Amino acid sequence: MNRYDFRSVEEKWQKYWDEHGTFRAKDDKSMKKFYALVEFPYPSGHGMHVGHIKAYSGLEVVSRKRRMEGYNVLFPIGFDAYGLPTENTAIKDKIHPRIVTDRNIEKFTGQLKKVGFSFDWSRVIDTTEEGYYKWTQWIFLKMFEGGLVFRDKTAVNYCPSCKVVLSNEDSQGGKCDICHSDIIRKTKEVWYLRITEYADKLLQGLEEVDYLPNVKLQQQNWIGKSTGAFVNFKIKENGEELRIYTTRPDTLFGVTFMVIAPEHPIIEKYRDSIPNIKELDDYRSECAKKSEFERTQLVKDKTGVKIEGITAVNPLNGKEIPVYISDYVMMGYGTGAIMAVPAHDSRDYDFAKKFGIDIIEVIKGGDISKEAYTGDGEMVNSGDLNGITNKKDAIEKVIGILEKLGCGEKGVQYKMKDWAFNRQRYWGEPIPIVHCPQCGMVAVPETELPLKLPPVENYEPGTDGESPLAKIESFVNCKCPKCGGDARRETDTMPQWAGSSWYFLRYCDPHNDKEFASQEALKYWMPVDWYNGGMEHVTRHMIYSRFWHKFLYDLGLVPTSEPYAKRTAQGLVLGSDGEKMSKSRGNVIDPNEVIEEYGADVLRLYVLFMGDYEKAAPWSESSIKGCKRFLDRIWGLQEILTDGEEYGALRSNFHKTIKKVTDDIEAMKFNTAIAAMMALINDIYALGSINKAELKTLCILLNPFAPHITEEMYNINFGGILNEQSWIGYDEALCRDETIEIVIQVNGKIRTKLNIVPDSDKDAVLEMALSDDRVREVIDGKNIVKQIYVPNKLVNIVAK
RNA sequence: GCCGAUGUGGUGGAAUGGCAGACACAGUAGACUCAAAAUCUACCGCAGCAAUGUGUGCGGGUUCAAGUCCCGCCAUCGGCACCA
Repeated sequence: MNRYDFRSVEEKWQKYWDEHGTFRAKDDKSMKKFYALVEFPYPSGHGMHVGHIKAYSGLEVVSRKRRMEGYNVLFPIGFDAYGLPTENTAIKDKIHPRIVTDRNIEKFTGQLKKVGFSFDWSRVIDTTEEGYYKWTQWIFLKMFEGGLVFRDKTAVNYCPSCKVVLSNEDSQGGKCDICHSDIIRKTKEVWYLRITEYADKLLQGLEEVDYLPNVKLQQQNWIGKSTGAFVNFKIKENGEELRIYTTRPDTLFGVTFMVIAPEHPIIEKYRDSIPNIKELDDYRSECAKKSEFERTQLVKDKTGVKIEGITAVNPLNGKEIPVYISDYVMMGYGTGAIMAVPAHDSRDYDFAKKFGIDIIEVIKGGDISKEAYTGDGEMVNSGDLNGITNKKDAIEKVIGILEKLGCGEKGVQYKMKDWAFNRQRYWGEPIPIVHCPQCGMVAVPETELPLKLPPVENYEPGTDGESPLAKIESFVNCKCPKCGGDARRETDTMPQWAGSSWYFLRYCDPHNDKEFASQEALKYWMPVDWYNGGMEHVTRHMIYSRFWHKFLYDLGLVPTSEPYAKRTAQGLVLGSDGEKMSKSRGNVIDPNEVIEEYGADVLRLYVLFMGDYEKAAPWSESSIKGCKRFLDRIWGLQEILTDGEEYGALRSNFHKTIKKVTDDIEAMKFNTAIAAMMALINDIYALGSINKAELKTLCILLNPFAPHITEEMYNINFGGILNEQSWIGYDEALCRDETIEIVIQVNGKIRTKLNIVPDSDKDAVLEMALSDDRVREVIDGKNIVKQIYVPNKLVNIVAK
């Protein structure tokens, strides 16, 4: 037998699959469907990363198995190609981003095909193609019509390096998601999508989907629902109402001061009646200068200024309380004002200590001379609430009182903010809106979509957060679609996440030029049955796309309320030093080089064998050799091949392995599935032969993991194409051996082992155990207190 | 600070409360070879010649039996972070 030449074999089958469209989803809508989705890559200039290989290999295995199980499988791939890195390359190398994108997509396509992934290449999508972004713009306009798009001038997250405004999701931790620079606050009028309107639906929807617990949790935390109450405090001097949000209305009697955010509008409104307005202004401008980093990292030291000439009145007891401004209260959450209860909130406590404000205990149980007490306890100093010991009861009662007084009510708040939906850059979908001096913001008519990106000389962003499109007069100047008068086009483009917010819908019907996808196709394919991707997308892409999908669902344009029925996530591939792969650390593994040296099958096998799929695992140059040896041994089986249509001596072994591999693939326990096949191979070699029936089974079992070598072996020994075969079944009854070894323990310690027939009678086994020399020796002179028999597992004799 | 996850040989990692270390890497010895690579065979947690003892981050507990369950710590990683 020749040595296995992976180069020619892999090339041969990749060509075959490509030419025959082997993995195209079928048109047959009578078949049961399976829609497997992996996160489409951003085609960067660096080419693919081993992380991509691991990310796609999981559902690749599942998809290949599903096809053999008779499903009509949709396993698509595409390119999320709008984005800053491409644009930056274009600027640096003075090439049009279109050319850069096409070049990168070509590179990625070549690499993906070299791995032998069973994607449906007839459905490739590219978010930057006119036929695609036409519908991205179309959905945006539907949102515009639906009142979910608005412009607002507020403090935004701005990346000074990328020169773009970022959403909250894109500036997590105060860092730019693209270049990791510190972001700054900047007041600017930008576009928003009203995702908060869907906050509750996004939260509710999590109850009906099968996501990894951690994925659900992160989304819940990100949405950040809290329940509490709004309370209106009268301002003594002018009768104005200062409205606050609190989750602890039960502590209302403990309020000793109030705090408003530096940006709170009440200051502007009454600045003339505030004697220390200069001091306030100084503090406010100081806060405005602070970066996000300073504002969040220097949390320990509370700063603030008391507002003179403004006194609030507690609606429950009429007590007069001072009002401060401080940057520990944010304008963007709740009402931008809080009631401060230092006895029962640690931040208020710190502030009160620093400014010498009273601390009044209203809940017993802590020592408020030392720290704030946030636990439960009996209410004191609280008028009608005194004596209540249950927080829930106290909250209910207070809200009742507030409602009766007409100065407060129940309330709900979300941490999630509206989605800042814009980039001041070239390489993105133009926002299809026209600003008309007469009509205001007007949608570009549907017939004019796609609103194409105009050719430009220079992609450099403007210095003051202006899009390069703003410099192109021919693009900017237009007629208002409504009144026909002179108008100006919007010049911001959409953020990176727009195109990926609905791509899973386009895959269902990628060449449709009448609709974003036909209802027929959507009804058949949606929802995505299984979506796998990275944890880093859980609070960005996942939330955004669920939002778009739910919006389309409300319009009756998609058949399911949730896009993804199931979501899993792969762990990172770390460098061999155990650190995250990065160019600066020099620990990056190039998948191309691995394929060159070992072949695609080895690479696929190794990324799945290296550890628990969901956990991070370090790359090991030497461990990968184990996978190489395994495949060489698989190939070598052909040398010890005998005839035979039935399983031989290893029958139960085969049944067990089929069961193990079948179950483990579903549970994404690919590492143990591979280990089981390795163990079986070891047994076969120990036995010295394999017959045809057994080899056929092995080819099928291993095919999803190592498709090239198995396709070749199948073709040589049996003829035909493996992909057209059925997944192999097993017989539960035959998974058992004829005799099994059980453990005999005395007082929990193993003393001997016995071979018994499965499901032997308890008494018979106990008798065997007790008559064993070794056992008798240990229990000699002791009383048997207890005898435990776990069928087919062990006997434990307790003797004293 | 809050939330979550993880902690097992020299290494990556296996173990529905029931033989800890499957499978693999590395290592040791041997076979083949002029030699090397490749391949094959055997060994391979620690202590001990052995019988045996001991061992899953640390300290308790439940149980006939704990890596697994409970309580309290420690460490590492991830997410959120002045969210009222």
